[in-house]
Amino acid sequence: VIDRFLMKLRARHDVSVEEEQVLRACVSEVRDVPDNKTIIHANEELTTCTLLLEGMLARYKDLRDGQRQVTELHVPGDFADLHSFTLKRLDHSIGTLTSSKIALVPHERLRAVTEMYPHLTRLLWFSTNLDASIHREWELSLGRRSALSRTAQLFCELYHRLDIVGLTEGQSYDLPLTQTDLSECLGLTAVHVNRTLREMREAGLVEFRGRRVVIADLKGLKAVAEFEGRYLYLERVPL
Amino acid sequence: VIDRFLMKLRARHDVSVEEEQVLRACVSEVRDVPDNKTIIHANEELTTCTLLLEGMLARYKDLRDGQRQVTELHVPGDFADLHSFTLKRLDHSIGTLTSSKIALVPHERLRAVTEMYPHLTRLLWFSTNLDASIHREWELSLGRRSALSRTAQLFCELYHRLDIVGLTEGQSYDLPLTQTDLSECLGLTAVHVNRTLREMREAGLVEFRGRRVVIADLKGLKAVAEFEGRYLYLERVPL
DNA sequence: CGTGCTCTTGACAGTAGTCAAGATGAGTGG
DNA sequence: CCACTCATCTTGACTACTGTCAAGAGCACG
Repeated sequence: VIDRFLMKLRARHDVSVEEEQVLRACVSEVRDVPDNKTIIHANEELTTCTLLLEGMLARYKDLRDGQRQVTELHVPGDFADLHSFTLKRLDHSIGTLTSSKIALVPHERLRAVTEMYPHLTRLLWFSTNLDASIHREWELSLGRRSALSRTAQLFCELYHRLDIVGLTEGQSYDLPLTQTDLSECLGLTAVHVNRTLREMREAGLVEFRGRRVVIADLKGLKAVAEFEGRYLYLERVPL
Repeated sequence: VIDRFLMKLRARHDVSVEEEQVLRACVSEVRDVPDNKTIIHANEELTTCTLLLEGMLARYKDLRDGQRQVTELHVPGDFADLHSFTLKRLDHSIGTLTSSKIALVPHERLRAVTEMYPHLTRLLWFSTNLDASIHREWELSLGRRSALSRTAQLFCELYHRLDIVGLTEGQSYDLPLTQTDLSECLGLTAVHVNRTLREMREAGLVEFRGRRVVIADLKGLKAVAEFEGRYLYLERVPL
């Protein structure tokens, strides 16, 4: 069931057959979750981690007036809250953007991994550090990039992240988000996202319609975003 | 030499005497670094981690036009680039904001820790996950908070982070940053930071002059920031 | 007592937000 | 099969927060 996760792992690291079996044995349960549902509430005590098998999840934080900031999107193969293993409760919530399929991994099994499999532990540690790298890129976007550049950056990031788990077709991919969802990722209003998408379409860069992203000019898109993919650590990292 | 780091560790976790000795033995060298110097360049291969003993460091990313976004500030006791142990090279640079004293910890010694001390490994893993939590709070600030609220948030965060390593006096602390440095943390221009600081001063919330923060109304400051300190994980977390 | 850096302020500009109304489109029930 | 509904998308007009540019003040340091 966790093939996409293993696919991502193998793309970056050397994973032994034994380690793969250990990881498979970590899953205690597979579950379907509907659309638009909060599956992890901020500050609740957690005893399992969540591996996304199908669908899309968002980590988000809310302000009192209802404003929401998504801090990271999760695609199939992602451990959405592996960091809960050490943090025990999260500073943010996690919700589904579409109906999704998730695998649950009890903390106690991860603890056993850390006791017995140091190399595998380092791989998991790497994975949470990669999430942090994505957070930093988003900080750069939110703090310094224009609406146009920021939106382009997100489309580029998702293109690569979906690509390594085999979820792109040519230069297009399904992205089951509304413009409001996008605005919560980008720190913009939905109205402005709409205007920005129009601008990108008219510039011949990318089209986003019917929950699908079609990149017309990847090179141009990356240039607008000043996209520099190294923060995704797509090359091999020996651990 | 790493007392502030141990102080932070003990505040959150149970650390055995043996573990503390192991950590002390991880330090290979202590070094002084001048003001305003990049000590880690983005994308360079790293073989050591950097523990900040005295001074202040910033993690930052630059855009081509010279705009800079600081993604996290580091105070004494912080492992500034523990994540380089698994990432091997960083997606960002790290520089000194003041002259600083740092301790170097070779990756190979950390690797040995992961092979032999699983509990200690989890503590270090926790520490990188805490950095990620700070990144997320900054994403919220950069994406959704106003200039005023964002600035208040930063002063609150630093107040607590400096407090647990004993670097506050009452409700004030040294903050050796220029307004330009602040603007690079806050995703604002230096001019606007100046106006925002004036507004906070006139509102009787906080004063920042001569590289020192004096909080006049902590409760009010937290209210403006909607500061909710749980993301700093200041309570105990058993691992 | 210059020389720079930082801070401060004012006038003006521009990107993104707000408000509002209409269009589009998928799903539902009569 | 055709309204009907509700969410989403789109656009226009106006607002406002933050950025830009520029000039002068304050201050540490040599």
